[in-house]
Amino acid sequence: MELDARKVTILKAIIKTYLETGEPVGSRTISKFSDLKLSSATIRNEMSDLEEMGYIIQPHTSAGRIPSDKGYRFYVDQILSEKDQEVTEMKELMIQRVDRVELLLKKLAQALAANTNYAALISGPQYHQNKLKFIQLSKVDVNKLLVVTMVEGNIIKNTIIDVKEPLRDEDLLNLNILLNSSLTGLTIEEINLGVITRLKEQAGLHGQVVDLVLNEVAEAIRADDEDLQIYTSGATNIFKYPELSDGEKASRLLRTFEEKDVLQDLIDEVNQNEAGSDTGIQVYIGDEMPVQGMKDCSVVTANYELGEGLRGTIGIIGPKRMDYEKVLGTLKNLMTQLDIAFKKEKGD
Amino acid sequence: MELDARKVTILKAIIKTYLETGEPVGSRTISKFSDLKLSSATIRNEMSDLEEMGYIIQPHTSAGRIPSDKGYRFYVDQILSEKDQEVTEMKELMIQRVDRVELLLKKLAQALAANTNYAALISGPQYHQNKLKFIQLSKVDVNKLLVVTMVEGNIIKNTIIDVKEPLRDEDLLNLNILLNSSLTGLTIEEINLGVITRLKEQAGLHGQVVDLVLNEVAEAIRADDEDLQIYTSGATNIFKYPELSDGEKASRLLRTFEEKDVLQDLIDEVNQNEAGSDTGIQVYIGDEMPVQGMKDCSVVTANYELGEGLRGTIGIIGPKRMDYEKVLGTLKNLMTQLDIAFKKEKGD
DNA sequence: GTTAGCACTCTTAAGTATCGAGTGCTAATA
DNA sequence: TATTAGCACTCGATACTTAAGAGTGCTAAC
Repeated sequence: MELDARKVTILKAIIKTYLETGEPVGSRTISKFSDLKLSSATIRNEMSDLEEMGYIIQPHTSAGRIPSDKGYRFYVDQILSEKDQEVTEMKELMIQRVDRVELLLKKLAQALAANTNYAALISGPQYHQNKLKFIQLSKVDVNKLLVVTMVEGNIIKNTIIDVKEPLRDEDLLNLNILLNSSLTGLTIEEINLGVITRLKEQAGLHGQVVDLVLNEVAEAIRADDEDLQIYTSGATNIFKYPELSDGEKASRLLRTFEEKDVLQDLIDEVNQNEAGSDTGIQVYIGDEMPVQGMKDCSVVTANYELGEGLRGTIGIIGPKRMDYEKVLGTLKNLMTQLDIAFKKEKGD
Repeated sequence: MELDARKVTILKAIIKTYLETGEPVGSRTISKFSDLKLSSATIRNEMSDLEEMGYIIQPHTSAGRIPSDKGYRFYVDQILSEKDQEVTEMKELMIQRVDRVELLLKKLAQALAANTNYAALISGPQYHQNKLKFIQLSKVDVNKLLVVTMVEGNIIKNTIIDVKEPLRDEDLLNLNILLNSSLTGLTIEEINLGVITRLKEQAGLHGQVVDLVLNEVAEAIRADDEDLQIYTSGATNIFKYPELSDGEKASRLLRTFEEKDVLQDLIDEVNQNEAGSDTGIQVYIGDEMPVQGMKDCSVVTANYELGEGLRGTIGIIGPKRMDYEKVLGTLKNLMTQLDIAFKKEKGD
C-alpha cells in the first residue's frame, strides 16, 4: 500500500490533534478538520489503512487512534526537512555578556525548560581538544598554593594544593612564567611526557613542585570529567502531561533525571550517533531512546560548539507527543544564536 | 486533663507506629504493643482523651488515629531533649580532604538524601562576616583581566573584567601587591569608602582600574548572593511516601523544590528563628512550615558553621511522619563531624 | 479502673448497569 | 469506483450498589 498525499494529510492531522489533546483521535474529529472534505466513514477507511501500515495504533478496540513510534518518526522527519523557525526571545539571554560558560549553560537550561514546557538538559563542554589558555599559582597560605587554570571558552578551575616546603615569592613568580610559557596553547593531550620532562628540567630545584602541580592539574581535569557537568531544569514539567505523571512513571522518570550518570550515558550515545545527522539535531522517539526508564518519552538533542572543539549537548525531554515543531525550531534557533554570540565573544 | 505517664506511652506508641506504617493506628494495634498490658477498650478511652487534648486526630469517624501537628511537636521535643546518636558512616565523606567547600556541600546533600530517604537541602555559606583571604589579578587577554578572590573557607570566585587600556605586567604586579596588602584580612563590610579612597590614591594612575576591579569584586559577591547557592538532592524520595506522592501534591512539592528562591526564603526564616534554639537544630512540622506549598511536610534544619562567620543551613525535608529520631541524630552527628573536620583543616 | 461485647460508622474493594465515543461493515449513492 | 449514510457492536469510563472489614463509642459486667 502506498502513502499517498491524502493519507499523509490525515496522518498529520491525527498526530497534530493528538499532540494537543493527548487523547486518542476519532474519525469524526478528523472529518471536521478544515482542509479535508471527507466524511468520517472515509476517514475511517483511511485510518484503517494507516493502522495496517503501522503509523497509528488503536489503544483498544473502540477507541480512536494514536500515533505509533513510526508515525511520530514520519512526522518528525517531515518537519526536519522543512523548518527554519521564528526567532525566540532567547536572544536576550545572549546579549548580556557571559564570562563563565557554566552560568550561561545553567541559564540556558532554565530558559529552554520554561520556553518549551518540557525538561531541559545541557551537558557542560568537555575538555576535549581544548587549549590551555592560562595557568597560575598563587600562595594563599604558608604551604598552600592555589592553582587556577583556564581553557578556551573561559572555563576556570581552581584547586588548592599542599606543598611540603614553602616557596619563595621569587621562585613562585618564575615558576608561573615557566608554566605559562611551556603549557599555554597546548591541548590537554599535548601535555605529554616529553613536555613534562622538559618542564621539570627547567624548573630545576622545584621539579618536585611542578610534578605536584601537573598532577593536580590533571587530577582537576579528570575529576571534572567524572563530576559530570550536567545542568537540568524543568524536570517537574512532566506533571503537565497526564500520560507521564501517574505515580509509577513520574517517579521513575524523575529519578532517572536525578541520576547524572544515566544522563551522561544518554549524551554519550547521542554523540556516537552524531555521524548520521547533518544538522546535528537528532530525535529519539519512545523505544529509540538509548536509556532505560525513559522509553515513554522522546528526546530532541543538539550539539553546540563554542569554537575550537569546545562542545557539548543540549537535550529537550518530553512526552512522545511533544510539540516537535516548536522544539526543533527553538533548538535550531538556539544553535544559530550560540554561534553568533560566540563569534561576537571571540571578536570582542 | 493531664498528660500522665500512661498517656505519654500510648501517644508515643501511636506516633511510632504511624511513622512506620503511614496508616491510621487503631486501638487494637496499640493494645498488642508489647510494653502495655491493656485491652483495646482501655486504649480507646485513653485515645479518646488524647484526641480531646489535641495530640491525635481521627481522619474520619471509624478510622484509627493519626498524630496531629501538636502530637508530632510533642514527640520531637521529647527526642530533642533525649538524644545523642550513633555515628554514621558519614565520617568517610569527611576524611577525604576537601579543597572546595562547594563540592563538599554537594556531596553532603547527596549523602544526606541517600541516608535518610528524604530530600536534603544545603545552603552554601553566606559571605557574612568573612575575611577576604586573597585577591589576584591576572592578564588572560590583551584587555581582559581575571580576578580571583578567595575568602575564609577557601571559597573561590572568578570573574573576568575588561579594561580599557592594557596594563603592563609590571603595573599589574604592583597592583596585585597593593590590593592584597590593602584588602586582605578585611571583611566585606570593612572594605568601606575610606579604604577604597586610600587604595585609589596609592594606585595613582591606575585608580580607574582599581575602581573597576572593586566594582567587579563587589558585583561578584552580590551576584553570588543572588545566584543562590543551594544544593538539593533526593527530591524524588518523596515518592516513597504515598501521602505525598499523589499527583497534585507531588507536583507542587517538586516544583517548590526546584525554585531556589522559595528555598532561600525557608532558610532565611530559619535563620531568623534561630535565637529560640540552643542546639541550632530546629523542626518545623506541617503548618509551622514557613513556606507555602510544603505544609504537608516537615523540615528539620540545622546551621553549620565553618569557623569565623562562615555559616550555612542544612535541611531535611520529608513527610510529617518522618523518622525524627533518625534525622535528628544524623544531623546532630553531622554537625559534630563538620566541626571536627574543619578544626583539622584549620590546624593543618 | 478495666474489660468484654455489641451496634454503628465509614472506607475500600468488588461487582453491576449504563452511557457514549468510536469502530467495522454493508448497502446505497454520485 | 470512490464516497457516504446507517447501524450493530465493542469497550472504557462513570456512577451506583453491595459486602467486607477495621475501628469506634457506649454500656454493662468484672
